[in-house]
Amino acid sequence: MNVSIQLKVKSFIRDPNDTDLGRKIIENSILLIDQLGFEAFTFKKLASIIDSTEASVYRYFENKHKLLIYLISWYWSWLEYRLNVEFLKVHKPEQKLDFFLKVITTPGNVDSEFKFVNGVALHRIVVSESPKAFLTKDVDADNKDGYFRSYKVLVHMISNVVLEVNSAYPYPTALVTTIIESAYNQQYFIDHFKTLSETRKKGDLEKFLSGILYGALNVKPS
Amino acid sequence: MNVSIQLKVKSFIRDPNDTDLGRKIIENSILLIDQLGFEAFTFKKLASIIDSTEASVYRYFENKHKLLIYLISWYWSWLEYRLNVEFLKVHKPEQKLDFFLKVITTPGNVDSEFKFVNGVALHRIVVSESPKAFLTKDVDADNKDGYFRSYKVLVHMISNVVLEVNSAYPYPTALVTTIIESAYNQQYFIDHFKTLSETRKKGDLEKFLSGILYGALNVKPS
DNA sequence: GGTTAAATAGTAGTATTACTATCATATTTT
DNA sequence: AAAATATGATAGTAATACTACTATTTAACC
Repeated sequence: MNVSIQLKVKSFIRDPNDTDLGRKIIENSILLIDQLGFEAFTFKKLASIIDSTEASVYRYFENKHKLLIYLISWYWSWLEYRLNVEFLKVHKPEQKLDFFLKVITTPGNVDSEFKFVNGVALHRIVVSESPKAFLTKDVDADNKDGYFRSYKVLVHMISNVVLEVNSAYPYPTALVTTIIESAYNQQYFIDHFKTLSETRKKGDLEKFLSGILYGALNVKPS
Repeated sequence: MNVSIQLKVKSFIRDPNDTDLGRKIIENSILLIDQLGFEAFTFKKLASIIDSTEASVYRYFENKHKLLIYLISWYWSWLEYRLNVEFLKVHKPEQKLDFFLKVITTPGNVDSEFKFVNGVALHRIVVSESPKAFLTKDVDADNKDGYFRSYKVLVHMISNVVLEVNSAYPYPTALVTTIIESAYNQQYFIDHFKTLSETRKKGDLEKFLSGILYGALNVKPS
């Protein structure tokens, strides 16, 4: 398989896909952000790992926030890609939604090694860091520049499936964003606040989210 | 009224409630974080506003993250206080949950001026910054130190009300955290991502969350 | 095949941030 | 009046988040 995820919106200065250094930046920034957390992550530390320099990294990304936006966007596009592949195989909207729930609650798959991207580490970054991509004072400017398009495309895609299940439901995108944000948030709570989530056992989180989704839509789960 | 919110867990070095400078730090840090966002907020900027020095602020809080934890904790304790007052007046659990939904979706109340705390600004901080209080590499150490107790107390209090409505529901705290996080997240989306939430009109967000809550519990809303 | 232009890598420097340490002074407590 | 405490003033440091400039490699053209 040699499909590549091409992001339509450029939060980069120079496309990291095009060069060796660019790919090393992506590959190792995922590992390093996962290790250190976004706050302690710096371009200098990254550069020393990939035997390059701070200035070289800056030629690809204006700052580490733009890099985070790139990584998170890549994740949502990758998710959308996997859903699209699956959606060709199944037809009932309920089956599609179940697969969607499965994908967002699973830390990583066998097929998650996508070229130079460590999907498991990237999933953890989404769990721990993704709200930081939009919880900034630059959010409106970033939004205007289209930096959250991957997420929006994904949300609208699932919203349409939600409407196939219940076309009268008035809040489809609010429901989908709630499900997505809750999925990742609960994964964080399971790891760090034992008393704040009962979805500890395998499959529980999926069941919990399924109950919310079909409960809100007022239909029985498939 | 002269009730004061006393936080049981000290994320401070010296209690800001005790002194004039301490209260000025709280009052103005709320206004300044609201204005600048947490990233651009610094103790130096704060000190210059309150005609003090960086070193003096550092005598109250070890760093700005501990200050954020203090402010957010104060907010949850304030919320818990208001809910407790109301819960004495009503008796049906559904009424309690409805009041809970109302409080978390309302940006500020008439009674929200609580001494030197601007409740409206603090509400905005919770919307925009609260996940940053726990999405750090220090989360486990901070949790061990009890820094998230106010939030946990609130969640467990509401979870118990949820169980009054449906004692067989298996995920009460997961449901309550999902409702809370979604409430604040949707408020952010309404302001910044118009296409990602349909809950634009007054009361819509409450209705949306009510649908999720009672839908998951599989009972009709009151 | 050699000259020139463009792309990329590497070096060095700056302003700001996030602190820490020290000392002086004002205020409060005993 | 002495002692303890709170605040202020000043200075200094290591790290961060960049920017500007120089060196080298690669590509493009005649």
